[in-house]
Amino acid sequence: MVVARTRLTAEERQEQLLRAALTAFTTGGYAGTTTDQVARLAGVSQPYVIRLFGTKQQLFIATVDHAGRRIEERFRQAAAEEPTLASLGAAYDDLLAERELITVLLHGFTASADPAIGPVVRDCFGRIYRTVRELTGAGVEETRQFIAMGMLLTCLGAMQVAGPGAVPREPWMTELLSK
Amino acid sequence: MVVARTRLTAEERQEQLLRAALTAFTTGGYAGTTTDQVARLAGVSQPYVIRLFGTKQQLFIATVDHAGRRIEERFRQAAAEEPTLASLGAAYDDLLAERELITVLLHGFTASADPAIGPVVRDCFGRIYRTVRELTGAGVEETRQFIAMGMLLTCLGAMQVAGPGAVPREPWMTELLSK
DNA sequence: CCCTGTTGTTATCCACTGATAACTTCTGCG
DNA sequence: CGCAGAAGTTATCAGTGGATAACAACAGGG
Repeated sequence: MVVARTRLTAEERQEQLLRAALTAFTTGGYAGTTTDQVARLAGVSQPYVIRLFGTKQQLFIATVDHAGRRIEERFRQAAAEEPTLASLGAAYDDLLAERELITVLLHGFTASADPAIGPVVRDCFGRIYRTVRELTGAGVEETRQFIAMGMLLTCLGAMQVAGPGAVPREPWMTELLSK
Repeated sequence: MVVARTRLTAEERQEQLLRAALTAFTTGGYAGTTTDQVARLAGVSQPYVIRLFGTKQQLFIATVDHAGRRIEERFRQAAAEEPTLASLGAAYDDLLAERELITVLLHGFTASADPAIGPVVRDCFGRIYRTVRELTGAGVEETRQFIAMGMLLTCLGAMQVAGPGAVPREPWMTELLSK
């Protein structure tokens, strides 16, 4: 994380904080991450984070929304090269390797019981689903299986079965990841 | 939750607390749930929960493990009637409707970054995968798709798109859940 | 140059939470 | 009975974490 000791506009600082929040929330989830961790990652004071986003909840919501949009964007880029599910699948593999965007979205799922967070998360997910269908022209059943496999890989990533920092593979892990 | 004001053996109380913990952790996840919430649900004092389980972490681990075993058990019951993926799928639908076992496992996924929790969660998941294969005799690819669909439904349940207490359905939700 | 608005900090608060210790109450058994 | 051990409580603490308020420092235009 860049610790540039420059003055930034509020907007620039918010963008930087969103990146820091992405990293922080990826590891600890909503409840398990402190606003101070985010602040330190960005090199600002904790109260300033609160001032710029109002509450920790709003910061999390902004982070999830941001992650959703960036995932969508990556799908669009992939579709620009080749508008197939296979192409989007490769893009998703990249996202999984980078971890943060995907993992934060997963943390959004588990925080959806919060009535302020749920709607935003559902919105993100719905947009992603629709984007996949529109970009590839795939049918409902095909798309559902695509998304389902994505959710499996997401969960495996979260439990460190796949992706960077993964645990040594046991037989069942190898089977599930064989292709 | 039963608030029987009886004295129980430590073992009985632990079982009761596991049930309470299942409910509590389902809603709030690991970091977002307090040991006091669990204690109140079971009608005992918070320090007693700690005494019986050592730490909140160990309580969560026991809860996840318990959930994993009960899920496995339900699959065995389903297979006893009919050892097919369709049969296990129906059992999974029931589990999703009941919410708790499945949701707690999902919260386990997102808490897997904790080095004490990760191994337990992976173990649960691995056992469930192997159980599905052994019970149904399904191939790797078939089983993977089965589990993948399970993860999708699990995530949809967490974000209240499916299951009890679900939000009004938007078009994309209907599509994803159509069969 | 100065002064106004914006960026950012420090100091501080209060509620909460997990954990410990010490004490109490119940129960079953000799 | 009476007492030993198990079940369970109350009191308490130390650390934390989100949020507020008041202050400081910097930039840019008149």
